[in-house]
Amino acid sequence: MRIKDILRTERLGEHVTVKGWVRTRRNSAQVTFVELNDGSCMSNLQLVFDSGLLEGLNIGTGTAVEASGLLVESPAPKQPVELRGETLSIIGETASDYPLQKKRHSLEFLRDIAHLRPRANTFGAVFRIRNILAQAVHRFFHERGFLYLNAPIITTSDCEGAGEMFHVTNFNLDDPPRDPKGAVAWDRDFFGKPAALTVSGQLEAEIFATSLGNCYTFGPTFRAENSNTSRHLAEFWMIEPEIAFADLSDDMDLAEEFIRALIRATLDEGMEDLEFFDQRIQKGLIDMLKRLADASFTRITYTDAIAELEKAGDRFEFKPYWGADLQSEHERYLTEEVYDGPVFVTDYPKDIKAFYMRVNDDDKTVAAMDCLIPRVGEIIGGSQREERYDVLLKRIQDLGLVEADYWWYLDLRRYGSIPHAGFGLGFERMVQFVTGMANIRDVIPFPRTPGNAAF
RNA sequence: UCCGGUGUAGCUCAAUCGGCAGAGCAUGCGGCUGUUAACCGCAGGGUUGUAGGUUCGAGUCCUACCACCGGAGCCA
Repeated sequence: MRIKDILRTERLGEHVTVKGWVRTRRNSAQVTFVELNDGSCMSNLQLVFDSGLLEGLNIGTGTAVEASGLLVESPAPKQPVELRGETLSIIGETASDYPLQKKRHSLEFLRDIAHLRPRANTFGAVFRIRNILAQAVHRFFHERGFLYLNAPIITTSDCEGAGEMFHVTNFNLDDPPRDPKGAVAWDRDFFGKPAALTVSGQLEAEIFATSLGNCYTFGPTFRAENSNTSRHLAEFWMIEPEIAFADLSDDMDLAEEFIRALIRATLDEGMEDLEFFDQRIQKGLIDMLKRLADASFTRITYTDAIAELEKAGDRFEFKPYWGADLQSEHERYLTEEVYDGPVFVTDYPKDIKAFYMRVNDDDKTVAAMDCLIPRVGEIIGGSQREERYDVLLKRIQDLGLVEADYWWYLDLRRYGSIPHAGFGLGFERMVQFVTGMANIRDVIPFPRTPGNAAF
């Protein structure tokens, strides 16, 4: 049986067999205590043996064992039940240089041993919560009739424009084919043109939203930026819903409901792990999540946000003014101090936003929205898409983009164009938010960052 | 990429003004009547991130580089 099921059902008086890894061992001449963990939950199962029974067995921290015995009420207060052990056999011994101790390790050290860190309490909890969230994402959209779309990972469209891209080629880079002038002959590469890893599935999602209706993507995303922060990865997972016959307000309604659903799933299914995070990682975490599970999020226009920031202008390193993008310090002030919770900032100046965002009637702003949350910052970026052919074409031209590259994107506006909207939610940032983990590298199994792709 | 900080035993950290490199945990051995990061005793364990430099003498001061952390930019 798995330890989670044993503890949940409290089968006192039953004989059970468990398999797992030894977390710690304490022994006296008479009695030996072995704490066993099998990853099914945070709690260990305490095994109690007559010391004579374990004579000669090397069962240090990390050893894989199988044990059986009688489940009894524990006389000590720290655990409700324990296993009065009758047999114990070693499945896999552990060398004496096993790096994980029962003491607390630094997250930086554990990151260097990513093949072992899921065996540490913190990371077991992180990845169980991450799993709950991933399942909840699909459940949320499935219950609402959204179509799950697998957007391509390799792309040849250079109109994504969301950042530096990783190139994909099967050329021998020491000696690539060249044309008569000596330039690399990309037309002879695998896809007949330069290709790269996707930076967003949004444009493909728009194709499906304007044919099959509401849909979403949930897949890996790649950015080759030289970003070195606690909230950026070169490979991360993003959820991008795209909704048909919808405007920006519908988009925010969806985003808000989505985040609340994810928080509720975590509270419903991950409470034992949340208690660990609340106690060890971020005090007050559970209260905050409970508060947000039912709260509606603040919505404020960019213009009003600037006015709010100007009132506190002296405290900022960078003075806020209309037309400038919000600095991190501005975003943190809004979400952490003014509203103390998630905030949607909407209707940004069009000059600082992407070409595909719908131009508002004032012709100065676009129907964009960013959702800011405490500690993490921007967790969602979204917009209503420009569905008017003429307006979109003018935006492409004004920004100096190559019209021909966008032929199929423009086609969607020529054939039965509809208002539609969507957003991207950074999955790891969501995991950070509900666990309180400070560094994004600690909420993805194997982080990829500049200079690091180990394991 | 920019600014700031840190780098000492397997891990977490001390080391005063430039003057004998230490502790706890982990590991090994022994002890201990039910432990809870168990406890008690003993033992082994070091190219002080790397390469130079100053000095009678450098973990400590100087230069360069590397790694990590925090903040910024880019964004999700």
